[in-house]
Formats: sequence, C-alpha cells, structure tokens
Amino acid sequence: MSRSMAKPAGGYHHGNLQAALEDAALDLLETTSAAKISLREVARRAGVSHNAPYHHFGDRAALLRALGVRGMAALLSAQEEAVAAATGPVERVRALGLAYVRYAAAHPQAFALVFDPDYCAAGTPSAEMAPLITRNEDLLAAEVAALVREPGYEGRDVMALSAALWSTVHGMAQLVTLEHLPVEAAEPALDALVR
Amino acid sequence: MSRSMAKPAGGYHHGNLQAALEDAALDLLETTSAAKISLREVARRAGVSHNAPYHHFGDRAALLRALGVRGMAALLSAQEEAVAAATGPVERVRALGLAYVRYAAAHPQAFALVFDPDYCAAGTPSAEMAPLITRNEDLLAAEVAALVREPGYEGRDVMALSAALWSTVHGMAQLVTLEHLPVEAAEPALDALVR
DNA sequence: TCCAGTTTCTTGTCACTGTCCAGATTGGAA
DNA sequence: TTCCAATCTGGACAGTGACAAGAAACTGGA
Repeated sequence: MSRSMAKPAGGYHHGNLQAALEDAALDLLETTSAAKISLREVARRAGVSHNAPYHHFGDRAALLRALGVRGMAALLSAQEEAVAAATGPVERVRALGLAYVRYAAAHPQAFALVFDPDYCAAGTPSAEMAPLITRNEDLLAAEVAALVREPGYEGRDVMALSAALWSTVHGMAQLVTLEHLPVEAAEPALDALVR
Repeated sequence: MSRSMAKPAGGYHHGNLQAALEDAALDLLETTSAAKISLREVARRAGVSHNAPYHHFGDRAALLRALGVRGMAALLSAQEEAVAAATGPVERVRALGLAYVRYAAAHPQAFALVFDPDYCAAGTPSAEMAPLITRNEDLLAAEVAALVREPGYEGRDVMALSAALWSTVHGMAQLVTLEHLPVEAAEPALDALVR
C-alpha cells in the first residue's frame, strides 16, 4: 500500500506528510487518470485536512509533477535493468524497447502522466525531470550507437535511428495502453522493424 | 472562426446550437487542452445559458467525444489526401505517415483528445468513432500490403509491419507535440526506417 | 527551564465547475 | 386555435482548487 512510512504519531504534526501525500496519490494513479485525481481526495486518504497539501506542494500541478518524476524514474530504471540483463547489441535494443512498452502496459496512468503536457511539459521540464529525460535519451543513443557498429546496421545515422526507435517504442506503448494494439502484438511488431 | 452557421436570430431558440457548441469548443481546443475546457465556458461563447448544452449532449464527456470524432475524421482525411497525391507504394506510405505527424503538430490538442482514454476510449469506441478507426486501419493495411509487393520488401508480415508503422508514426506525432522531437526530425527519422 | 519564532496543520471562505430540477418560451402538429 | 414536445432559462447543490487567518507543535536560544 504505502511506499514509505505512514503517519507515525497521532499528533498535530504528521511527520512525513510530503511522502505520504505522494504515496496516496500514486495509489490513486493505479486506477484513476491524473486528470481525475483531486487534491482533496489525496488529503483525505492521507488523513489530513483539505489544505495541508499546500504546505508541501504549491498547487495541484506540483503534486502531479512530483508523481511524474517518480514515474519517469521508474520507467528509466525498468529500461536500464532490461538492458543490463540482455546480451548483444540487437538483443539489448530489443529488451530496452520491450521494457518501455511493458512499463506503460503495467502502469498506464503513470505512463500517461509522464508524457502529459498539462503537467510534465517537455518544452520546459522541471529541475528534477530534466536529468531523467537526458539520461533516457543517452541510454537509447548509447545502445543505438553500439547497434550501428554491428554487421548489417553499419552507416546508419545514429540520431535519426534513435529518434525512429524512440518513436516506435513510444507509439507502441501508447497504442497498447489505449487497447488499440494487444500487448502480444508489440513483440513481433518490434522485431519486424529491428529484424 | 466559426465553422458553420452562427446564431441566426435573436429569439429564444438558437436554431443550430449543437453545431455552434461544437464550433465554440473546437475554437477553445486550438489553444486549450481538452481537460481544461469547461462546459460553461463553451456555453458562454455560444451565447446561451450554462444549461443549454445538456439538451444536445448528455454531459461534458459527450461534447468532447463529439469533438474527438471530428478530430479523427480530420486526421483520416489528411492521410487520405496525402496518399492520393503520392505516387508509388513507398512514397505513399511515407506521405501517409507524414500527414499523420503534421496533423498532430498542427492541432496538438485535438490530436491528444482523439487518443485520450478518458473521453475516446479505444476499447469501447463510440458508434461514430468506430468506423473511422477501422477506416484508418484499413487505409494503412492497404498501403502496407501494396508495399510488401515491392522488390526489397517481399515476404514481410503485413499485420506486424502495419502495427510497427502505426506505432512509429503515432509515437513520432506524440513526441513532436510534446516537443521532445522537433518536427524537422520526423522526416529523416521516418526515412531511416522506411528506407 | 521557559519562551519567542517558525513551520505545519486546521477551519473558514470564495469563485468556479458539472449536473439536476422546475419553469418559461417556442415551433409545429392536430 | 390549441396542445404538445423540444428547447432554453434560472436556481440549486455538492465537489473542487485556491487563498487567508488562526491554532498547534517543533525549534533554538536565554
């Protein structure tokens, strides 16, 4: 349920309300889209008054931005673990993409929040979000760079290929969460491109 | 501004309020995300009371669903026109994808609404949306089928390739609207895959 | 120990929203 | 004309995000 310590004492002060609020909101995000999450419901779940959140988050968007950062971090580490477990350049790129799609399928609301321009604008990412984004881009670029040194992939433009791969994987993740594509179709479709 | 006839007379009855409401909402959608569009603001723009919309749309979601149908129709015809203007299987697939991305870049909020699970759920599409979706899938499948008859593309699985292409194009559209990718990067990235 | 000062939380309030209700207005059919 | 159904209005209610003022609890220094 809660990812960190809950209310420790019954006193006036909560102890770790910031984390408790994020946890409560993350629980809601498992079943509800970010647009439908209300600050007051989150406060209720954390057992505090409707205004307590404003001392830890400037407004509703700030809370959701914090959740977005958590989601992006989870998405990134899912990819890193998958890449670390795979062997060979082709297999590593494949694993990276599948991890991306599978994270989206497992946490559709969190995934949607990470890429929701209303809260996590890519044009002006938050100070916590920006390094995660570049880390993700670097991870992909490094794997693609290794790929184009393989026989059969030589001479490809790393930038263009990275962009194309990210697009494919991201679109696949999106279409899977939208139930436009079944999850099982992701793997063969990805293989159809990577070959 | 308004896409169809506006309020015709000053009388009690509006004349064509349904269309006027959709037009007003579409204007708002050019600059505002669907989540931030309020029924009352739309009614205000159409010059009617806050409750008039309820006689033409059951609730707020119904209005946005109608906008989603309009957006999907526009996205579809943009692709059809692009395909009709192109010659040769490879070029036609390329044109289809570029039209998709360019529509998203030109109307990011409308594009987002079309694929917003809160309003236009793909799992259970509305009666007006469903035929548009299948028409789009058929269009893509037909072009891919023509493509795999070309030398250099023989023997590919049409289903898997269609899914992969749609994913790529959709993800590219998404990343462009999110400003994660510049629009100019779309064309070379697409070419890097289609070759 | 006591006691300011600061942070955290609560209660009260406001404007705005979606939706329901009852009633007024209108256009068309009998 | 008269009646009816469709359309639109105003009022009401609960829920929401946000602001303001005050209570409670933790903090450090005397």
